[in-house]
Amino acid sequence: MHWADVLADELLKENKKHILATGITPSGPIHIGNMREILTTDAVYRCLLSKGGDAELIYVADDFDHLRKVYPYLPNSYDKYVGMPISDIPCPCGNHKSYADHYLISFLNALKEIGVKPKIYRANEMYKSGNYNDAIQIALENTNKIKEIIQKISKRELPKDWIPFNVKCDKCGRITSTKATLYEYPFIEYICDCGNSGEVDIKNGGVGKLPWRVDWPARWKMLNVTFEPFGKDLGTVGGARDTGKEIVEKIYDYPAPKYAVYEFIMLKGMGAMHSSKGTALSAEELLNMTPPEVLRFLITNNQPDKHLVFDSGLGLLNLVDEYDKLERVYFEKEEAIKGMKDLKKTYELSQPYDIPKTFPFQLPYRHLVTLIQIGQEWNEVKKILLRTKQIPKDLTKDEENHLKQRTEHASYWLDKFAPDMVKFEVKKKVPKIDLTEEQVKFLSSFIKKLSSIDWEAENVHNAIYDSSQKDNIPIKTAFKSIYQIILGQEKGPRAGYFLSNLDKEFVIKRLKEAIK
RNA sequence: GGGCCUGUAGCUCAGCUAGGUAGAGCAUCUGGCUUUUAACCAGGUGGCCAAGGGUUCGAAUCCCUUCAGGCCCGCCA
Repeated sequence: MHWADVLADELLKENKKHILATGITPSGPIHIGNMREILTTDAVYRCLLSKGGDAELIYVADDFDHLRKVYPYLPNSYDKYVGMPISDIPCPCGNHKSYADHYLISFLNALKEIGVKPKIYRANEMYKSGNYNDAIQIALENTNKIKEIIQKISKRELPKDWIPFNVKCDKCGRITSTKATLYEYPFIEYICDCGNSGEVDIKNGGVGKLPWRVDWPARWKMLNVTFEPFGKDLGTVGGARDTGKEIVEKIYDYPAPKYAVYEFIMLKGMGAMHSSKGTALSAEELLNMTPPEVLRFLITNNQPDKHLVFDSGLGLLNLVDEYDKLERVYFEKEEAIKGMKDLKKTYELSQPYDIPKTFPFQLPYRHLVTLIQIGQEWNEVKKILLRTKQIPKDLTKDEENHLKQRTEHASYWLDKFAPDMVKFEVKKKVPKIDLTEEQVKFLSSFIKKLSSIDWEAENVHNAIYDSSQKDNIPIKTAFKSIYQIILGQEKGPRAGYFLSNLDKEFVIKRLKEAIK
């Protein structure tokens, strides 16, 4: 059984409405690992629905969380915002409502592309509108119990005057620098490091925030959460999950949600980029270079507790190939290989939107990577494909959109991540090269040969061999000459296919110019 | 110190949530092909499933122990 079905069955033992939650703090570019959280939850959600369960998928953005420090990608001037809720901080680019929105919006757009449609909650709105008020009051009334729970389970010593609430200073706006001096419902008196002191009324929303270890369980109760996965960093003994379970059950009188712990996604082949420079692969980049169904496949094909290595180099092409193979097996165009597990479910869960009813037209992704370097954009690529009869004339709109989308991903990948060995550029003019006598001889026969053939890959391929043999020129030299003249480099894609994808007249004209 | 994951062919891994003949890709070898962006086609070689014990008619698969590696936690969230 597929892992998502196993989790769904577990939930279905309780016959009630299930709220499946994901929560990510938009304090920086949304990370590749966060993709796993949302796709893991979505997979369970879909399984629940397909089994007839009543379920809702929600996403809580904790945008009331405070800025921890000035991250490397922020200007130094952000120093003054450290400690303030990220929804109160101005947007780094100036085009969004707040710092939080800046990162949140791009993530929400990404969700659309991978076909995840959760109900969105924003913590800052929940606090400000007063949704949290009851939870805050209950927490404050149970300060000692909560303190004991946290100290016992996390083995951490809390300050004597600790209360489960961080007041936001009404002068400097920070929630990290205040200290409560007196609580008498509904008022909290506080002093702040900035020199300010004052009093807040917790019946007014947004005057402060529950600390994380209390905020999380309070949210479970408030939103009736029944399932929420989290990364292995939170799953540790004595961590927020452990204290949260105790707090939600003892203080908020609500059963702790079921969960799954997921492993992190590592990056491969990026060398300096992720470790030394401290720049991680953002969800946005991940999505720009990976077709959405392939990204979903990466997650659904692996158990959550399995650590994944994402290879943004040539490995990405293999991943796409693997997905395409799964698709062929799903539609019975190919035999399944032994050990292919839950292939039907995996394929279905990999679809961002509707599951295709018939086998979608496939074009090898590697070939697309070559074509997009000849055609630059989809319309050009499409012309080539039609001319060379590599796609049928009656391609459906969906199939065309799918191919188009894939060329866009391939294109982004080529720009940002592809190794040089797969890159080339059809030069606008004849590159400056000194051709040997041998090469000129070969090219002359080759041009003649080309003029008389039908412009098809195999014919072109044969023409290369015929011409090189005729004058007894090494085949390596023949290939090299062609690549030099068209691409300005010594190697290139399989020559016959490659040339046949270019315009015949263009090729002949270019070759003639080169030997002039 | 604690937790999670991993250990299967030379390499990367699937198979473990159905206990029932050990699987793929790459590499290698053979044959074919007028070698071209990790070429293609057909076939072959290759494994004491980390080690030891247990459960079972039967274990890569379930349980226990040991060894080895990776990651996370032991600031804050």
